[in-house]
Amino acid sequence: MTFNPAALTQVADYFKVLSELSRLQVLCSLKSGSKNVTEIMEQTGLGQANVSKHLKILAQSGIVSRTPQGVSVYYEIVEPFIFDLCELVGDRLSIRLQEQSQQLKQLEGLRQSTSIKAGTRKIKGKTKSYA
Amino acid sequence: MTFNPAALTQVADYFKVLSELSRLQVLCSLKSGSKNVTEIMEQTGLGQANVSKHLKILAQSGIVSRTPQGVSVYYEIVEPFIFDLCELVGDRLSIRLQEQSQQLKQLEGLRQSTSIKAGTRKIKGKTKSYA
DNA sequence: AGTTCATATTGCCATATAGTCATATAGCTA
DNA sequence: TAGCTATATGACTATATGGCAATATGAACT
Repeated sequence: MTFNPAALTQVADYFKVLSELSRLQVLCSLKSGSKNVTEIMEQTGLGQANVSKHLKILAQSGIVSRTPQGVSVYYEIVEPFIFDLCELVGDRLSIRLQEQSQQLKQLEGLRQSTSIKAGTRKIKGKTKSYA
Repeated sequence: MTFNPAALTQVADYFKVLSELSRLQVLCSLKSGSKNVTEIMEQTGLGQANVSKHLKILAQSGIVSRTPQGVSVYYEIVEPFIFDLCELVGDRLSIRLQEQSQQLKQLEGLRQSTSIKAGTRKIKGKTKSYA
């Protein structure tokens, strides 16, 4: 795993499957349970051919299963693991936002304190006072 | 997170950054610590322009930091979280392989037992013996 | 200033792929 | 069989992007 190009390629490919908004939408619509193509289309607003293609990719990558049933075809999540991944990433992203706003607050605070002290600033390691 | 298109888009974009072999290679080469572009080139075998581009993407996505130092520029992982993601996916993939070989064995076993016992087989729920 | 080295950027080409339309396939039903 | 519906597939366009070569930028040194 540490550097094996073959393994890395597989990991990259797995991420690639999850790196498209439409496919994530399809997966989310399947989160509540097995659905056929028409239902997925309705829930996601994607075109029919488009949904079929994405489902094919998802099935080939082993994330969903395909079971024809009469004239329609039902798809189902077989690797709920992907939702864990999505959640982890989502959490990380929201943590980022939180940290950013935190830093903004700190900057704001700094700006105030310096403007209050107004007149001392570090230059080249020495504290130089001016005006 | 459940269906918010904006959040989903961000998640997809995050996965997209990780969905390229070259970028994963760059990240892996940074796993052992801060490196400059030349060092990354040497370790990954990627071209210079290529490495620069990938590093730009990684920096913009907030995964690595960029610190010029003299004439060279050092990059460093700021989100080790990505390695957790990669490991999770890698583990999942190897579990798959394991399950597949397991199933192959079972099929193999079935084939053998049927040919060895040669004469009993379940048909429509009943055990029927023949010859 | 001019040279050299490390990195960034630009232009170009080849490839991949999302989306759409049209068509094919396949299972129902009359 | 014919017709209908659901899904899959093929053709096509537009777009994105990885890689490469050439060039630009920028820092250090003489």
